[in-house]
Amino acid sequence: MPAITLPDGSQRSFDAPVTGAEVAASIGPGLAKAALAMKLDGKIVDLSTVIAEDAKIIFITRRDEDALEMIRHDCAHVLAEAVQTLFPGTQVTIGPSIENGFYYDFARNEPFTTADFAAIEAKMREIVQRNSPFIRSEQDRDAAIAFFEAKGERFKAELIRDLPGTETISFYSQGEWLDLCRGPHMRSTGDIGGAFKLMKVAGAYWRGDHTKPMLSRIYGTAWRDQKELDAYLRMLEEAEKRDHRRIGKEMNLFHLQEEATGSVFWHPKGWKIYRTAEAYMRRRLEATGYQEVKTPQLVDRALWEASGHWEKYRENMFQAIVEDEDKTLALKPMNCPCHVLIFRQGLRSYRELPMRMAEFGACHRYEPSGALHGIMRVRAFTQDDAHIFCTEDQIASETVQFVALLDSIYKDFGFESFRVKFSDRPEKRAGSDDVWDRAEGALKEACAIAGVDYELNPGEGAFYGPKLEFVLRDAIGRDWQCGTLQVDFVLPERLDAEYVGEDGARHRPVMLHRAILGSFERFLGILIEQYAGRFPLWLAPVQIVVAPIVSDADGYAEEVAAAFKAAGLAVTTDLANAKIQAKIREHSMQHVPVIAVVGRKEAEARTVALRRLGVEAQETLSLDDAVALLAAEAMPPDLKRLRD
RNA sequence: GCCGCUUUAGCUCAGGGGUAGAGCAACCGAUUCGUAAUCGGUAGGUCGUAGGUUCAAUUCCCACAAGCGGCACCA
Repeated sequence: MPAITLPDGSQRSFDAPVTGAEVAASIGPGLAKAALAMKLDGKIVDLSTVIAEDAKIIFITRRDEDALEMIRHDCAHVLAEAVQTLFPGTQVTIGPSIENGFYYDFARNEPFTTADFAAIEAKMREIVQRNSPFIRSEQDRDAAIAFFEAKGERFKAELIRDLPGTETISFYSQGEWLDLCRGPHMRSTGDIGGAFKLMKVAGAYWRGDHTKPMLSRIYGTAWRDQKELDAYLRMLEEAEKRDHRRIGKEMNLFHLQEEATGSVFWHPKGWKIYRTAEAYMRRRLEATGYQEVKTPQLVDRALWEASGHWEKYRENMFQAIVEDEDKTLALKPMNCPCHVLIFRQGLRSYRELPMRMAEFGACHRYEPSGALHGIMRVRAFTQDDAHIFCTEDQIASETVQFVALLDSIYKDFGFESFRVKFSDRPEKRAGSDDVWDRAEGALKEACAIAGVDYELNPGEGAFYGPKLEFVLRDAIGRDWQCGTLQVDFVLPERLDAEYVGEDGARHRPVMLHRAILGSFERFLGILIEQYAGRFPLWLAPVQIVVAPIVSDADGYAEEVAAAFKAAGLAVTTDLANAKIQAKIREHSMQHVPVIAVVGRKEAEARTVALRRLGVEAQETLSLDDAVALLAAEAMPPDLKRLRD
């Protein structure tokens, strides 16, 4: 006889097994109406689930966050029914809820287009209106397979065939329509409400496998009410305005063009930001005991063969053939083998370890055309790369130091938080299991010491070793790996790096591959989006515009600009024959952090009126004070710390 | 690479089988003005590239390229 404990601690006993719906009804009609599903001992289940034993339950209503996932999953089912009703012959596959919405993958010769959305969405609303209860049923495995095969649903049949034998095969129906589904679902299609919208179509491989057929995927978004949906759509619009490709064009930072697909043409202002970031990184690395090097772009394939890259990544490498020479050179896709070559010059001593070798290394990779994305994913990029040659014992302390450096640098660039993923051994890999055990163990231990919380990313390590990935998110909600730390026992072996130990014998060093920004291109892309183009003063490509109100003040404006320039500030003048309002608007839209306005009064008094981006209030200072103030403010964060 | 969509002036976009249009920007002129658009004028395009259909293609068809959205990939 089940005794049911509610969230407030109260208990209710029943003489016989009851459904969640019955429990809710026994508590009150309000709850009976509001409850969509329940958490039974922590697991979300249908309200129709029969409770036979003592349990803790929490009812889920529209107000709960958990309701979102159910609304989205239910929406996917409704989408599938709508599509099969409107487009007979379309096969269903899978349709999960995802962040912000849901999708459903369909198999159909003719892929869907957004032109189909109006009809599909209308049909979906009809199904929601119909308010059909979701009814769960279970079936015998073979019967289920036969059922779907008879309907011509070969993808569903395949899914069932691949389910573990122990798994119950459950179905959910809504009206006449039925789908294989683990559940749970809400009570009926009406519980979905109206706050959903179809968003986009896309191709997607069956089971995420590029050797399998391409399905037609429809994405939708769904929320608890119209207000949430509207807020989400507004957020997407705002995100679009921050897109680095758009801001890059608006602020004239860079461009991309067909003649050099996947390579960035940096314009003066974009390059200024790049150089500021690079100079900052160089100071941080030098202060942390790194030595900077520079290695060749073109390297003989023999080196890539020795390192193992030729075998695994040849199709992704740009090759340079010179007619007169019987040699194949490749543009380096990474810097590590070259760094090993520097390490191998001369006999190394254990006293030199850890050796931290840094390079702003320009690399080229022939990325698949579909992977290119603005300046975030390109074919030519520069890594803030470094390799730390160390002993196995030093992995932990080097990792701890690295994480501290990365954390400090991300904060200086305005990123307060980031995600860390731990990627362990992939299926295709070099090195023995024993070596992998040690490498993964050392990295895990280092994370524990450094206090790094990570999520496990199984099987996603590099072929030569496990890695930590430091992930930042762009304006559109896409995650990008920026920083990385990879433990490598393999490459030193392959390229025969060694040092003389305390014992006088030769030993293999361990290599830690590490980057903080990852690639400058990607990082600057994310930085543009992070600030929506409104860079802090130290990073802004144009820090100050001096704008005279009348042409009588032009001479003084030039003088003011010269004074700022002498203090190392990036300043321009705007002597255009335009009203001050127009100048303010123009430079505000260009996200210039400070506009120094000078009119007759200022010229007379030798002052400037400073107007900060987006702030109407102005402060009038003497020219000398203004220069001192802004010069101090524009100091990069690391130098500021040194000064203070 | 795969599926779909897109490509027209520097930018944002409209148009459409009879060789193109707007706004902003640019240039010229007037205006000298106190904190997010002063007014007027001028100029600007092989309609992504290459084929095909047609009396005629920027428009229709095919191929390719690049971009966009996903998927796959990401040393």
